[in-house]
Amino acid sequence: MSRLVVVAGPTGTGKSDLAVELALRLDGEIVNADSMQLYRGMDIGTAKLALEQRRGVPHHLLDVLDVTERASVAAYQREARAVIEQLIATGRTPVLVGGSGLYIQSVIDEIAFPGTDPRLREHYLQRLDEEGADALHAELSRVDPVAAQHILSSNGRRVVRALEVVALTGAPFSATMPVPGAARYDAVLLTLDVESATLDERLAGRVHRMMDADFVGEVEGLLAAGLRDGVTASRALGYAQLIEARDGLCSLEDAVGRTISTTRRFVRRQRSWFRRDSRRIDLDASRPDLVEAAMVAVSG
RNA sequence: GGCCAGGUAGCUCAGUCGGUACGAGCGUCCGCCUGAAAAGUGGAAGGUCGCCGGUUCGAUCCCGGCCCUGGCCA
Repeated sequence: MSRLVVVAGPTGTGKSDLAVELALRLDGEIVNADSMQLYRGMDIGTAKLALEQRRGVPHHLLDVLDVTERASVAAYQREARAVIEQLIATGRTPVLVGGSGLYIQSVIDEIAFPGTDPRLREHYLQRLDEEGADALHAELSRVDPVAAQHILSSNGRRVVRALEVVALTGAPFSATMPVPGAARYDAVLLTLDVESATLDERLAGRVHRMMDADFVGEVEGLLAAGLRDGVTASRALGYAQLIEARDGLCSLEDAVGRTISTTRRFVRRQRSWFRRDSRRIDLDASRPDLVEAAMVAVSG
């Protein structure tokens, strides 16, 4: 019976390469857990592995969305679990790899996402715009005091979702994440990381290399394909900044600089997300025997 | 060499009509996170206010000198 192998950690630590290597050794296949690599055409900016780098290992949930489509954890959870269960059923080892913490958690933990209703959502989003987050939060306090207590009044997005869920289901919204318990699929959670200063430096270099690889051209092409209408995709790191530069809101140089600093910020957030998960097995990505260490952890 | 502007938090800059710096943005650090999660959000730490001396009960703010930076003139 094969178990799920998860390769997580901040961006730029070499998760994708390690995952391919593990898949080769474990007779496995890759399941993407990166919210932005879901998008077709977002290759350079998301540092997606090129075909030859995948070394013949099948990759699932990669290039499955159009940039105009909206990504969602709930849909991801459904699809990822379906693929994983299918792989396990056929005796293959699923290797879940990516830096989107919530996506990974949605797969290995018991999180049930209540439904959504576009019209309700639109209604509250509009009110958020007109009345402000505080007003909506006050309303949430009346309908669901517990949720209101957990959600800060300044966090408009979460207030809107809570109100949507309450209106839709008539039940209170759980405003806290479930505590990680036993992982589904007997998952092993490997968390890669690299010493901060080194990773920061490496990421800056990576952004410059993306520019050399015609990242601007990629964005141009995606804009023609409707990137601007993509609520999720247009907010991706690097893409958002290059769009601003293109719109003349800042210089290209400025956009690159801000992409680098925002990426750094993102890495910090990723760390704080994975840090609290006590099931994780930390691996220093710079150790020479990384693959062997990972294999030991997986079979342990 | 002369004139002008400026030297305040790691960075860019506010501010104090002399009374223990209301500082801000960015950065840093630590958190939160249930259908946009590469998104969204909260908090904390950080300053001998260029240096030396003077005036004053008291100076980052006034006076003198010096150093540094930028600009203009020669």
